[in-house]
Amino acid sequence: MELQETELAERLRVAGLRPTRQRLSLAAILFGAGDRHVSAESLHQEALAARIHVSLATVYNTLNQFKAAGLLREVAFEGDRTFFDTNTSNHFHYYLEDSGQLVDIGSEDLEVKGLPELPAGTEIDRIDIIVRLRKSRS
Amino acid sequence: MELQETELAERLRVAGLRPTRQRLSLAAILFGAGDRHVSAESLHQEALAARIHVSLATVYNTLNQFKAAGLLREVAFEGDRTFFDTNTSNHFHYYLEDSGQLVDIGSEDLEVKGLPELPAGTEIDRIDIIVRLRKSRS
DNA sequence: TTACATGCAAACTGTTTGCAAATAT
DNA sequence: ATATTTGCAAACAGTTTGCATGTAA
Repeated sequence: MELQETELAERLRVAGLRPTRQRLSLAAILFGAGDRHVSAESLHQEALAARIHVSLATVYNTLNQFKAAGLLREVAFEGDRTFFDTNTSNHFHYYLEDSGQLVDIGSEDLEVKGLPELPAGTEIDRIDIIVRLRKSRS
Repeated sequence: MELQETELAERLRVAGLRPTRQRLSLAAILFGAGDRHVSAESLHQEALAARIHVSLATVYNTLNQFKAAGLLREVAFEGDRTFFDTNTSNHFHYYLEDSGQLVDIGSEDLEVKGLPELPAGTEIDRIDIIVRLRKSRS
């Protein structure tokens, strides 16, 4: 599923974002190969490694713009850095405590049972689930 | 369920923490009245309002020590501030998007169904669930 | 040619830390 | 008396922002 540059550019335009060189490059990294979980720092590193010149500030701005445009999702997570997920559909995560990695749970039919009645006048926006895994003690 | 100062002091001692004036005061606020969700800042404000002199740094240190001692639990949450929960048992949260409030889900029998096999060599440390609620559009 | 995007450095926010003074044991 | 805790200010990490320069339309 290689993405054409024109296709990426179109996606950005639809989102109201000019397809600039840096936005296209970041979009290519993010959307070019399956679901990704990135922090601003990790994406910046990845861009540098690919010899793409982008400033960290632009990475931050871009991630926030992509998020606002619905191209990315921020992952609820305690910790110092913010993670963004290219999978914007409703799904859940493993958090590997040893490595600090965030991984999609590969199951469509995960569900929450036994939710009591919601407070009056409210509805569910979405449900975030993080299953925290540690090395099993043997 | 008023807590005696001696009882609080005992709890701290058991946790290996000297029952100092500021730790006792903060413990009284935290454990004196049901389950609480606080940030360092909010707890500091509350202490000041009660004319208790504690520095913000001490509030941070105290919250981390209480957490390390198992008296508090940190809540996984995307956002700038860290929240601590006086309810250390396994339970889940509503997040009220309008008010920014975090509320315990009042159900013991909430459960997650359909979790696939875990990655090899890992086990569940715990599961965090945040049900994000918004005002229902009428 | 005009509005928008970028890069840099400076600002900001939440949190942690070093150290001298204060306190608990 | 001794080890621990506190408060303050300085340090820190992640993130945002102001502004001059560069770029897309």
